[in-house]
Amino acid sequence: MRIYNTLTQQKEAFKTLEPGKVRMYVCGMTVYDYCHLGHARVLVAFDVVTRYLRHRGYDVHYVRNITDIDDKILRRADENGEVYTDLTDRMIRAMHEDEAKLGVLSPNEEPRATAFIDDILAMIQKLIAGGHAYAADNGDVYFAVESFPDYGKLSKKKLEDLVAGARVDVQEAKRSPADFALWKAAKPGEVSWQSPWGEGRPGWHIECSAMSTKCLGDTFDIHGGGPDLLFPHHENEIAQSECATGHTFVHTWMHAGAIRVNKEKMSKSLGNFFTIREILEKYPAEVVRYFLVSSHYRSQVDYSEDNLAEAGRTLTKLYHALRGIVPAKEADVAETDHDRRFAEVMDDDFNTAGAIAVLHAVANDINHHRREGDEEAAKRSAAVLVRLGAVLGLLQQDPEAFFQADTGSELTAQDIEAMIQARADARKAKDFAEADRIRDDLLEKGIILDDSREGTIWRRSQD
RNA sequence: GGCGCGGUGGCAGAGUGGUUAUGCAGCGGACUGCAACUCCGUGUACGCCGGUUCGAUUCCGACCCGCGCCUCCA
Repeated sequence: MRIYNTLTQQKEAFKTLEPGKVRMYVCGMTVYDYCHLGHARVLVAFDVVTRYLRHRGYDVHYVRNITDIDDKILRRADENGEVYTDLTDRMIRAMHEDEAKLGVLSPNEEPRATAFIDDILAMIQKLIAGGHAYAADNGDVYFAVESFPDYGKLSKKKLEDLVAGARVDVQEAKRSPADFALWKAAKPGEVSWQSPWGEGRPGWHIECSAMSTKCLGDTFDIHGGGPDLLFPHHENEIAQSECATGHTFVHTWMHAGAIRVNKEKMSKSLGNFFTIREILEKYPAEVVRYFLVSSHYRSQVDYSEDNLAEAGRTLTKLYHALRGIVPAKEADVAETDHDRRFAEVMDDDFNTAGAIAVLHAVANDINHHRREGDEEAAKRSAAVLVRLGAVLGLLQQDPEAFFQADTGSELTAQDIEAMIQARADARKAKDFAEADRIRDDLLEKGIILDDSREGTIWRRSQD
């Protein structure tokens, strides 16, 4: 299979360091607020990567960190008047809830920065000993960017340009404007840890270097993250890690695309920032996931009401194919052309859009078989649809649960069943005016009826 | 200014040197008491200008437009 590597800017044949094993690290959240759609994109993108690699037979060890000490966390905790650990505990819980709803599998390890202070200190000391970092007079420790000739290899930036164009206010303690903090001296009253350079706390970049190499070794296969982490975060991680260990840090760098909202960049200043929980109040979680997966993970994606509504209609169609069918037992269904086609497109840098086209082809097969009355064939195709859906984290619900999930409407399932019965009676009496009145009444309340030979079934509108 | 990405049919969104993406929406038909679901059929594409080629949406160059990063940010 081939994966686009940000480092080389091209798709490369994927080769693991150790046969059959993939070691992957993804930069996770800084837990000072609820996760937003951009986080969801990264979460889902690498969830699909993990699921597909496992589907492909790889033993994937997935590590995603939590940054639980940081300026923003301390500031927010201060604003709230709470202990910072209360804030981070709460946000981590919320994050896990959001993830679960979106069908994101838990990573194998979820290291928290505050649990790795010793490793961080050890790495900083190594860097100082190697001449790659220095303790400044103010108690901070900085990485000396000029000590790493490869600096800029990921983001394709030249050090001269960075230094010349540095917008950062001149930090007198730094030897060069491009240098960045590995350790920050504590301000009075701030939470801090002991270090050889006095009380302080780790800089953001070093946390990821320390946690990733501790969990996965000096060199590992895949490192992923959001598009805006490419520089400086990931660039700095490479510098720190390679200077500290003397080895290549990562083979394949993967970056997800950005989220936009109604053609504008999603940002707090524009007021178009959506948290996952806000969105889940309006749309079923699986619809949000479908929306995210329906375009390539590297492309920029535009969040809008229209796009989500369309995702809902399309997912509805796929679930319709599965409705009223008990899929054949997975083990009884051999690999099909659809499975092969699915693997072919996913092998090409996780082309989920192409994979979804395969899902539609399978759904089409199911519908055909049902029309022709071939229940067994339909059941086998349904099994294929469910197993391929699983690789994308889709179509794993009972169709009825998907169609009838209570979205907080005024009608309960019982109310609806009663009205359907009343309509059935009216139809039997050929009172179609009354039957249609009931159906229209339900439609107004977001309930759609489907008549079939076996009777009438209902679903809640996805729009 | 530096680095990078992209412009595909009404919309969303893959892909390809010559042959169907796929989905949503639309239109016609079958099914239905009428619908819904489903099936069949159907239209509209590859920013602009050059070049390479027997042939380019697909490769090369210029141009126009949009976007991201360069500062904490997924």
